[in-house]
Amino acid sequence: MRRDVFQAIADPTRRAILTLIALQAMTPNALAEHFDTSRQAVSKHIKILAECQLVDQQQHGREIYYHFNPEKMKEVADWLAPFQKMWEERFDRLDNLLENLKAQQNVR
Amino acid sequence: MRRDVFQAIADPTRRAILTLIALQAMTPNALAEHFDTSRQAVSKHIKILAECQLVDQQQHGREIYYHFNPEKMKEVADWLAPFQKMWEERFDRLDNLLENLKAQQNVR
DNA sequence: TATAAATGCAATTAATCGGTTGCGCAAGTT
DNA sequence: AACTTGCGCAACCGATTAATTGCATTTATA
Repeated sequence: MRRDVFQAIADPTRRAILTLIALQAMTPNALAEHFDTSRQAVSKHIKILAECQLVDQQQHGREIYYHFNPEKMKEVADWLAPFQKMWEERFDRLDNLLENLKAQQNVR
Repeated sequence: MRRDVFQAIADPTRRAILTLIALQAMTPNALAEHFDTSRQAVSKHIKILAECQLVDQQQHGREIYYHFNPEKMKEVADWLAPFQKMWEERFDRLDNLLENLKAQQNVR
């Protein structure tokens, strides 16, 4: 099963799970309490997140704590970087435009 | 149809389309030449990208040029930011660890 | 040792996805 | 005027998705 970080974060529930466990490692049961779905549904999401290494697990007795693993998220950031440059440039251009408009305010 | 930027960039073809038109605005036909699929398939992807405002269109006669719109991509960057902070911290910690190890190299 | 709790796995299902094919329409071309 | 080109739209189809339900397994507790 080819799992891909982009596909993993496409689902809003999975994004919420990541946000939760980024703050604190949690068990599937504890996670499920934050959602309107069943524990099994949450576990399936966790499985997908684990498959693309966005989460790690750590067993404590019969409980399994899932941790967020930021490493793989870099892939998204790396893909995003060139685009980010584009909107920053666009922002700069808008900035310059506004500066110019201000300067010419009394001209026309 | 509820479209969401995260879902839009989940598909590899759509990510490739964005990369292409970020460099230069293109028509659906021109885009389709870069892929192994039909023009209609590409058009469907474009439609999805347009629905979440990742692309703008500009008609020239019977041709439609699709432009990349970086604005909406910020949503992804914004969501990513806190996580990015985490892996940077982790990197810093690793960095400190390495520093400490170096310093203690002769101790144990 | 019997029972309860925490979890994973498998089967099922409705919905969505990505793709193809066929069609219609508007804009150029002959 | 007839034809070609570029495009969007609708219908259809197989694959995938997200969710539920039921069951098995391991670990803790009474």
